[in-house]
Amino acid sequence: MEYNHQSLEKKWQQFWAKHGTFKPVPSTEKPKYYVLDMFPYPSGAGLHVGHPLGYIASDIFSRFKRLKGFNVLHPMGYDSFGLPAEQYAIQTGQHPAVTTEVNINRYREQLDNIGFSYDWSREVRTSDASYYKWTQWIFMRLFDAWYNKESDRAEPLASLVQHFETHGSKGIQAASDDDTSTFTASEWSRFSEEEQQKELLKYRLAYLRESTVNWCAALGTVLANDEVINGVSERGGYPVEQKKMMQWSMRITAYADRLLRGLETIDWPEPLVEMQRNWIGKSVGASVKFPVPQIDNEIEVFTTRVDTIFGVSFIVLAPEHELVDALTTDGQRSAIESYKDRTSKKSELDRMADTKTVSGAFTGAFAKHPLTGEDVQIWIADYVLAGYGTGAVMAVPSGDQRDYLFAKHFELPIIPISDSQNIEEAADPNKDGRYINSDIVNGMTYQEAVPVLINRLVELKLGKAKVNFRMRDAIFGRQRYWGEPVPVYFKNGLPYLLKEEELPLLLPEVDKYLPTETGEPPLGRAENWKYQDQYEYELSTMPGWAGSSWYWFRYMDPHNERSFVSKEAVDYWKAVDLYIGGSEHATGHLLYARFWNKVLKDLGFHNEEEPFKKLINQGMVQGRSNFVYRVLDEEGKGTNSFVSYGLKDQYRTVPLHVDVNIVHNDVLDTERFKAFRPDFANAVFILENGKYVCGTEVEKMSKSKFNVVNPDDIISTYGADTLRLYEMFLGPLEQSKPWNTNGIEGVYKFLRKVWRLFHDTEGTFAVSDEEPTKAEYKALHKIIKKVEEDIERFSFNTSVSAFMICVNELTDLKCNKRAILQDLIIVLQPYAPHITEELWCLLGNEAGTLSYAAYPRFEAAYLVESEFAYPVSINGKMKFNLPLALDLDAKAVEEIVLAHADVQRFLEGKAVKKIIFVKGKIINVVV
RNA sequence: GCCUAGGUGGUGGAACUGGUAGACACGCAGGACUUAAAAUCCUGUUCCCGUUAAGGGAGUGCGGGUUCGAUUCCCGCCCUAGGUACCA
Repeated sequence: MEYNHQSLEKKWQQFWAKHGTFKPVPSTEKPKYYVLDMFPYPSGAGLHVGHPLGYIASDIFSRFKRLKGFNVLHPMGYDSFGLPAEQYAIQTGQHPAVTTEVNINRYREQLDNIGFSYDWSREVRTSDASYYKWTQWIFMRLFDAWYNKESDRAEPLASLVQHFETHGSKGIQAASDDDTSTFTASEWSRFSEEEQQKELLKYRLAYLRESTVNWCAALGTVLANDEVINGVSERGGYPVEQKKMMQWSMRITAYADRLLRGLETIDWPEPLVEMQRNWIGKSVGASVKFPVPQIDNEIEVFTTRVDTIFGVSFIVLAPEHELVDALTTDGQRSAIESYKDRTSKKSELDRMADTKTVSGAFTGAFAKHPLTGEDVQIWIADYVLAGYGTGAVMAVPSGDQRDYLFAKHFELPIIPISDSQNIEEAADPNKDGRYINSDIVNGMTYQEAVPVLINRLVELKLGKAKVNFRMRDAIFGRQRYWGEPVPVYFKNGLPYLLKEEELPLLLPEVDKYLPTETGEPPLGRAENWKYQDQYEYELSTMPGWAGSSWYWFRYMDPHNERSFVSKEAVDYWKAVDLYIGGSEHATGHLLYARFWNKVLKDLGFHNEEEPFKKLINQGMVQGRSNFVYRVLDEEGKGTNSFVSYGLKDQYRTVPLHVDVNIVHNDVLDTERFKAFRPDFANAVFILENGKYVCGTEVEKMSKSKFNVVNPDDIISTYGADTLRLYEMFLGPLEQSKPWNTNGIEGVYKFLRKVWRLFHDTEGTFAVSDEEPTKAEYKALHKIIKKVEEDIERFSFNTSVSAFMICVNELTDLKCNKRAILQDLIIVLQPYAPHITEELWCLLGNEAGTLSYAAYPRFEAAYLVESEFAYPVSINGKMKFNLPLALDLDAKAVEEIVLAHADVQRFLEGKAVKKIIFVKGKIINVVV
């Protein structure tokens, strides 16, 4: 029988599904291993060949771990709330739930074709009420929690209330809004219910307050910082403006330091760790106050270089700074107003793009230098950002390039503060020299000066050491329909939680998925949608990242109706051991998920500080477009003629995208091309060597470029096993690369060779029970060792090559020994599960047992290396490969090498000066 | 600008801690089997010199360095991709 992937693969996929082959067993004996893929958003376009790359890798890893005796959890689900389904609903009126359901079914079909070992009984969908019930429940825990800086963890709000009742606001160390009030215990007890709630809201981890948000008018919603790229929306590229709105936020800043520290304990790719570090943006420095007697106030600045404080020659405020109006003198009022006016007209994009032009305006006011008492001018300029630090900086032109340019432009003093500075051409921020012009720190080094200055500022109550973070609290509301409703209602303008037993708060039906006429979110259209028929619900929904910030817990215990995950399940599965997905989630999902994980840990629901122990980013798979070249006539109009790539320079041509599915190894199928578009029916081809060769280009995979390759098509031609092997063979997992179907034949050929090892020339199944030869064992042991090493370091592409070598060797040896072949297919199973399962059964084993068969150990492992060639060089010139046994000691090796005829001849009787050993091997003989 | 990753044949890529660079695969060229095709198999394939061969030389982005020996380590530079950006 020939290798028939079509019937064989369907058969096993159905068998696995029917028998639940990949359900982890409830076991305490086996060690657990949790392998997770980033679950997909089920888009209408279906999967293309790039999507399964990471899934295949994680599947290989899962199957490998099962073979090694682990109890493996390997689930899959859908992140099914999101914008595209809603946009589609706006256009067509079709309910997003319907679109989503259709898309999920399509995804499932495509995933099933690839033969993944998912335990589908654990599937989750974030848009299912049974799932988002718990997303809402977790939101309630966040609403009902505050961050205690003293214990360095989140605590239920009750402990804060208790503190207020007994001590008032005194001694509380909490992460909170900056406008919290101070009160005594008795004052607290006299507060009205409303006043108490208002105060508590300033401490909650999920809170409501007026904040500046990224408003995208085109999408009709606010966006998180990570959803805004270069001033436009990540999705659609629409303009984004700053706007003040009442918004739900998550106090992620409370966790800034723990999120940062945690990065050191996890095994993630360096670029990703770096991205999170930059996003959190910790800078250590000092806050310094500059008194402004004129308005009886002070300007607080943040600096990372307090050592340069004697170089301060002016202060710059952001144009939006709250003190600007009060400071401005009458003489400067018009200059300031016109400058503010100009900056506010500049879009966010312009302001970012234009970093060259120096601009600013003098307020007319002066502040007192905290240490010298001298007057310093106060300016405003748009290079100072309102959103970072205090929105004000102390300008040190000798040490900071922006301040330097500003000083030059407006002819402000530049004071050198170090004996090693060179400030002729530019600012010099070096910390190497000793200070000059610096009063109490003159002659000191950087290390010495900093503590002296901080102490002095503290004495004067004009400053202190401070750590600043770039990260802002995460906006949590979207003015959208297709998301989780926030389980909150409003009484007297204040938010109150629903009762737990009232969950889930179901997404109500609406007539249209657009904002209301009064500009409220779509949920405002829901009729009779009121809490207890009288209180308004929250009308915005949760953002896309809500459902994905805890989903790995749900897989552990997906059908639990009493809790989001049971204690037993989370105690057993703990955290995700291996997480595979794209790096585009670096500052979104992966940060929020870590945040929620920490909150849930603090509140006692589990014990893991980090959710994802090891993370691998699979590279992006780009498209590889093919082009045909249409010949143009004298008037520049397209003709019926198409010229092959190699000859196109002899004609005037225009390149046209051609469907990559009718191109094979860059050679066009001209008959199918004629059917590709009606106007090509009469196409004439100018060929080279009898073929039409297409041009190529690497682009994003998209329908409009006709370069989308559907895995289903590959599978129907070559089979799922070929697809799996080929995706791995394409190159290193973490590297981005264009998809190129050229070369898949090689992998397909390999599988047919595997099949033929088990069959005689007539195609009849035939294996022998004879004892294998040494050479046969050697081939087997080599591949076992290689695959084991490769999988552990995620080098799947080299394993595929090694398999090819192994099978070629066994073919050359005409090996059909059961002892060899059975172990071979166990090793191959993670990569090509269908063909191996079939052969496993042909060998007389029970169906379905291959998944849990023991990974073969090689008791005769020495065979791998028993013949070893020593690369011996003389005077650095590599000359000899001497076959030697491995178990000889260095002295014996030396004797054999020197006695070898070739070596003797090369030495020509000269004396040996030195023999260089590396790890017990002779590497070089110096004469 | 800064941070991170990377640069190897016609192509994808290999070389795991410094030890015969180019494994494996595609493509290409030639051949066997076949009426023919498909399938399968064999041979060659980094570049240059050498008509063939034997043989020689160069070679892992560029220029230096360390070493008996460098794709691998160090210094400087160039280029590509991703991230980030008046962050004080």
